[in-house]
Amino acid sequence: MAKAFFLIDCNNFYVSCERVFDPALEGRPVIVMSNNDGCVIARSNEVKEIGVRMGAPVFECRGTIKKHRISVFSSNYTLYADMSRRVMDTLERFSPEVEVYSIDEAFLLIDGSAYNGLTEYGRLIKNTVKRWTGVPVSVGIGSTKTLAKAAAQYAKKHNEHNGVFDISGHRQQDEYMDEIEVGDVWGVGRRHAKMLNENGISTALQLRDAPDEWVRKRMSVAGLHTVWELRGTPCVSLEQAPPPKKCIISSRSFGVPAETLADLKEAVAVHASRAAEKMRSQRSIASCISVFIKTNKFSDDPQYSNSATSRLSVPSSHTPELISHVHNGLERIYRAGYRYKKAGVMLTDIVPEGEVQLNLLAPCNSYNRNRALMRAVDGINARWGSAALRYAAAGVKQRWQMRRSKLSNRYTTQWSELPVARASFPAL
DNA sequence: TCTGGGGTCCTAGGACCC
DNA sequence: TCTGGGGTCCTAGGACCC
Repeated sequence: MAKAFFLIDCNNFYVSCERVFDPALEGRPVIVMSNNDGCVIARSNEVKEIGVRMGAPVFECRGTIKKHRISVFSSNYTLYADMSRRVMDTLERFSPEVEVYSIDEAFLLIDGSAYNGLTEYGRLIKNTVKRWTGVPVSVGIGSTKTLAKAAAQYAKKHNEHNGVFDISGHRQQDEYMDEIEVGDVWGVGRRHAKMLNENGISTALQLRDAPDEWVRKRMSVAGLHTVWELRGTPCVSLEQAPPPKKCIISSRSFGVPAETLADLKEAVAVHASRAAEKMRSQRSIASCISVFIKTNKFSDDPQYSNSATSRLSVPSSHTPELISHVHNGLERIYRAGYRYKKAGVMLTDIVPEGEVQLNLLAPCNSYNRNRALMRAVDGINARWGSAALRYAAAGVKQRWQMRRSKLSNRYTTQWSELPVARASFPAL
């Protein structure tokens, strides 16, 4: 056997992170909410069994939460990001070829001939991650990424495999694939699943055997690649270094609706500085920046949403400059009398820092000074926390801040919030 | 009262040019 | 009554992912 793809998928990742630092949550129903405590975005197995939907609005689940005494947490991304890093660091030990696919998933490419049994190796990975980080994972193994994903999916649903499953290593591969719903296949979303079902294709096996022409017509080339991958022909390769982002967005819903221009100006200044910071961290600059505002589409209030785009004469990643652009844009689109729910900033036309076309008329030393300033700000914030140095335009009170009423501690990244170990020793 | 945030790619259709 | 053909580029919208 040549190379095999492993998909390592953290089980109910955010819930598992909370459980690591509060073991009393083990075996109990737990939910983690989205930003602003709005939706359910992570559920323990117990909660899945109760039937709480992924993405369900939390206020609709109040009854169920109370009835089943479900523990509820606000998203603690500082904690999850750090736990993710620990998991990924652990995985690096098992293969030189690792792709961090998302905060809770990674693909590994493993040389099959080097190991006795791939499934054995998968178990070793699973056990090590659990022991070193406390996070439980599932491992799917297959000859393509899509098959590895399907295998992990299968492992999660069928306990007898103990969370590790090699789908390509089985002679009865067809039978397994016939048990996987087509909507659970990586690359098949809700719309396509519905369309496929209406055309008599309901399992991964049936999709694999569908005619190329038909798939191409109904699901475009992306769908065709999925089908080929199901047949064992790799179309999606491992990407070890993520390509730089082509577009960077920062946006948030408000904890309470914002109505004044002053409040919105604060919010978009925060977004501009967050987006610019992300962009500088990948050493890029943008020549286009947009700002958008919108009202709450779920409410009966009058609706309004709009955006304004500014094209920069010279690409930039200088926060004060970007803030002034979004403030200009905001003033153009702001209408009084609406209750705004969300605002954000989007950077596009992003190019690597080194490829700037300097404007002949712009003084070069101001460019260098600006860069040095931003580097200093980023350095301080990296060291002392993102709130250490802020822009006055971002305001101080920030009345529109998001709700996070059930936040756990930043156990691993903040000295004052470290977990406390208690032990009692017998008297000597 | 309360409904997340951040990305990518593909395609169709319009604008524009010769 | 008659209204080319072909190419490129851009954008909006739709689909997908986590």
